[in-house]
Amino acid sequence: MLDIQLIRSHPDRVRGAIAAKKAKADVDAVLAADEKWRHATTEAQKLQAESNAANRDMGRLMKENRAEGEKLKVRLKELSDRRKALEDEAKALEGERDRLVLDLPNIPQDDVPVGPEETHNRVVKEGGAKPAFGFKPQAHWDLGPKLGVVDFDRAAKISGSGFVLFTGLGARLQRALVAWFIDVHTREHGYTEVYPPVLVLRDTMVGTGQLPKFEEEMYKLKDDPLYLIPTAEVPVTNIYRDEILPAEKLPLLHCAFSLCFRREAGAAGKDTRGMIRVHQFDKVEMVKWTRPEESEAEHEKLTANAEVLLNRLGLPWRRVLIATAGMGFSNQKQYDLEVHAAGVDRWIEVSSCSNFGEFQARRAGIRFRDTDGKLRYVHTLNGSGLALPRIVVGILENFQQADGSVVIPEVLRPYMGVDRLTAV
RNA sequence: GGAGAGGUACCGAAGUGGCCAUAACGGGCUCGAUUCGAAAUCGAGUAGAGGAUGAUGAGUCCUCACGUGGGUUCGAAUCCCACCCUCUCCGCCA
Repeated sequence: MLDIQLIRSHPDRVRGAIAAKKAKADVDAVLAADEKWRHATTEAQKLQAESNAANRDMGRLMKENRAEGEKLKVRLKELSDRRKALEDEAKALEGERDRLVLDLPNIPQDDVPVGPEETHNRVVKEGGAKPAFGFKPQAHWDLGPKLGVVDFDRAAKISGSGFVLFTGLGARLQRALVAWFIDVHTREHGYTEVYPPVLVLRDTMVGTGQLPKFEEEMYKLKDDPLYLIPTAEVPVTNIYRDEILPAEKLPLLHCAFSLCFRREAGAAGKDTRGMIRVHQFDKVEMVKWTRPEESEAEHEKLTANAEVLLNRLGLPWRRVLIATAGMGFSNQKQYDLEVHAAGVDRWIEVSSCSNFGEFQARRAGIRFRDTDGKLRYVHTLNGSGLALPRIVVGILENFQQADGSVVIPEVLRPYMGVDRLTAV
């Protein structure tokens, strides 16, 4: 959520952000609603002050001069009715303004390229090397079933399209990746592990910016006011909702494994084959709370924390600085990490590392007390480290051999107990 | 799910219709005094959110804030209703 003070004083910056992000939102409607709200509020407060002053004498008056008291009471009743009417009006106007403000996207940082996604995204870093094959590499949807590690047909039988059933060593590979990711983040990168609920209240979704904008993307329960999370970012960032964090604890770092659920309503028909786009997947997420002046540096570190994993797995990857139009609603800067998958011969997104500035903290009410004694909003950041099953796609497709087997990356072997997946 | 108790500041806690909310009282924390230093003691500080005015500064004024949301009343922490959370007991359950 943007600061209403900022919207009032720099509406052009907000207009610029809306245009750059190709968002649908109306600054002028916000300003108009705000103006009306302030007027009504001021009037209501004047009446309240008048009424408070009069009521202070009322008790005494009722004892000393009952008749005078009754007369005043009649007058105050009328005052009170007027005040209540004005308060109701102010409240309605405030609600309207806040609804409109919630639809305003975050303002991109100055170093973010402006423009539509395809042409203006910038590859800023690359790592690993694409493997050389003496044969035509297979796509994971052919390779996986042959190796007995995934079963797409039975997954569809159980849950419909867009789900994966991992079997045997495939299931173990998922578990191995999650365990290894978390071990690296907790042992080497300073993150404290948490394991959050995957069903959350509406307020929690609003806190991180998934709602009210993206209702269509979320799974919602029918009989309870709960949503299935699209990412651990949602419950984890909200751990400290409406709290004041001790300044000396910043930056605060958590990582979490969770299931993620996405309806993919806007992407129907896209990536229908295989397990690149599925309704339920596993992900390890890194989340940070920082002082405002530290968030840019922490964003770089967080992104590097994810890249370490890709390097050690030996996958070919690149870091993409996402241009304004491709950015998330709540982001002020976003890097995506992509892995090249040899079988399908394309770059697939396996991580998105974002700096939200104070946008989420303001919505969620997460603050800290600065050295001058003032309360300030923290900056929040998060990034996948990393997302499954796309990493499994990368492993299967890039490490496949001429005989149809797949070599397990060195770092995962202690978790897997085998060094190779072979056809069944 | 049923019965009961409770939710006031960093913590404990008083207040049961107006003189009680920058919130009694006790504790914690910060700073200062005292001390060679510390303990003890003494003193000061320890709440936010919003509006008006000012320059988005300082200052001043006002409003809101007693779990949340409504209601009654001239006036609500206090009375009424609904909901949320915590604790105890019972039931159920992995």
